[in-house]
Amino acid sequence: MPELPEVETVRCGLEQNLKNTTIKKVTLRRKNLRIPFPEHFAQTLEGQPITAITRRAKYLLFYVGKNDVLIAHLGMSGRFSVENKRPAAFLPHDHVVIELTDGRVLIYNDARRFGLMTLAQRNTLHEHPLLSELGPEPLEKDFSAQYLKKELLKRNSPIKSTIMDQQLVVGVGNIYASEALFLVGINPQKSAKSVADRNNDLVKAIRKVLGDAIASGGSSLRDFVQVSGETGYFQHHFNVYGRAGKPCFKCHTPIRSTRMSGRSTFFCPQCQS
DNA sequence: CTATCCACCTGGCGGC
DNA sequence: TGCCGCCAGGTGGATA
Repeated sequence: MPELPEVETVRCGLEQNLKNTTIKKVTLRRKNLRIPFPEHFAQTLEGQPITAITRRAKYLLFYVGKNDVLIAHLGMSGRFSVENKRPAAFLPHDHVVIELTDGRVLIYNDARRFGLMTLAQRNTLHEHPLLSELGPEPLEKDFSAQYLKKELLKRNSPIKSTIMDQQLVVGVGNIYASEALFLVGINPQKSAKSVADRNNDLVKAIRKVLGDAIASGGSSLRDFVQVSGETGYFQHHFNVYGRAGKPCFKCHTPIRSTRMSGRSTFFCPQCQS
């Protein structure tokens, strides 16, 4: 489900709903997601206030009390919802139930269980193995044209997989990779080093596609919903993703789809060379 | 080291 | 209607 814009949209909804609430009771309805829950997961969180909810890459970070951080990842199918009271019955795949002292309930549902939740300490958060190897945030200054050029020159892999590499830059997934490359007019199969001189345009395109998607509340394919239950709108702005055989909006050439390292990839054979 | 493949899961959809 | 194969927004470990 979620690339950076969807995770940011969820973060925003969680922040509005949960900031300065206190956790009363945590129920794990199974023992693991993609990885096991830490042993004292519930016990650590219970009784503590949620003071902030931030995001690093596609990870949500719930700051809890003075020292603890709940790290959550939505994987492909994870969703958070906030209910006004404990539901009479749970849905299939409601794996984590977090009851708040004000009576509301935060539920994490994840059919495929590619998501995860774990705990970290605030003062060593960025040293946590899940976070320590991540590249720069695409919307921040350290993702610069100069940085990108230097990294692209080191790599022989196709540019599409390169911009999806979370060590190079975080947050770009399969949809926005295709969309960003359409904006710059680069064929996804070209090697990273061969397009290193397009660094400036690439930075701009990645920022634009992610920024515009955040402004639209993310993209809703299949099952992405915001915490409020609303869907995002950015799927209506896709230029290439999911449009195989349909005319390019710029030149009317049919959009082509292919598979690159197991992922569906879309591009305009005319506009992207 | 780098680059590619595949497994991890479930559900939804189209085709027969 | 029912079954089957294929597909899905991510990640990391295995393999060459």
